[in-house]
Amino acid sequence: MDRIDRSILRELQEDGRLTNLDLAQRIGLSASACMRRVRHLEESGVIQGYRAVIDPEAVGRGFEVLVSIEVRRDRETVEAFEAALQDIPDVIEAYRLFGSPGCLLRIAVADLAAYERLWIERLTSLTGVTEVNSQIIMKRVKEPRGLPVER
Amino acid sequence: MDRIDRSILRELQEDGRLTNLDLAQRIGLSASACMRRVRHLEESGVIQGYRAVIDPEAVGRGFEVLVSIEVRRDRETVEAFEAALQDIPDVIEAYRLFGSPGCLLRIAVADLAAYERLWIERLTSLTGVTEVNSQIIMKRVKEPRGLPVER
DNA sequence: TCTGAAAAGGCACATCC
DNA sequence: GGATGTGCCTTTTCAGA
Repeated sequence: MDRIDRSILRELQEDGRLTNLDLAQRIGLSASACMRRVRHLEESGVIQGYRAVIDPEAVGRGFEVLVSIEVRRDRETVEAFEAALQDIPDVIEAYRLFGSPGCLLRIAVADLAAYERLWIERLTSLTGVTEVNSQIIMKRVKEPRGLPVER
Repeated sequence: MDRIDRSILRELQEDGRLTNLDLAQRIGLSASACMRRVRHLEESGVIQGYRAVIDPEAVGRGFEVLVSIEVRRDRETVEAFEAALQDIPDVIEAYRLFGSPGCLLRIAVADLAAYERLWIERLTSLTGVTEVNSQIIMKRVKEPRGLPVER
């Protein structure tokens, strides 16, 4: 993991479909050397995959909500709760936190009505949940552009 | 935007480097028809780009913090504050919310020491900020796998 | 205007140095 | 780390539904 590897990561975060040839050119390496490095980064798990980034509005997911959830803090409850989250596709991200709230979700749905349905049907009925606090997102201030990679 | 387009989006979210041929095969379309659709999705902005997903640990960003920030709520302060966020690379995501807190950040740094430095040097000194509340992430419960796309 | 088929150039990948 | 060659893929153009 040297400066060149980090350049590769920076470029592929910007454009995951760069051809190996273009990539090699940008970082000043021969195509074969470049490909060897990329392959190694992929196989070692540093590059976990490639994804298309799609417009939430276009697929009916333009309404986002942050949900703070308090769960009873014993191992079984927490594990069951976190497993249940995996089965709710509208939950885009989920974090377990120190302190309070114990958990934060980012949810993406079509509109307020869809969120109301989700809230009443699936969120409040999760076992062990003692508190649910929903905050509607007014604006995404900073788009996820991947992680900054030092030079 | 029909069922086939949504299939394309689903596949490209899973694997953004799928070759056009593979993609066409998976969704049951000829290569040229498939490519035309992909191109159209790209040009219309439905597909905003492609990114490599990289392991935060591997680039020294394994320590994540959620930061609730309260800012004075007048237009100038909010705009200056949000502009300032763009210049802090450690801020990975930022949302402006209804209610309280007015803003939530997700921050990725190397470790607690790095976060302390960021907190004292850059966060608390932002103009208009009246409250900063940091919550360390214990665990990422649900990995961002992109948006769910209906069939 | 949608799709499918064929041709040409470019690229990935493996194997060499 | 760099160079070369083969085979496959992307991409364009053209014909049909």
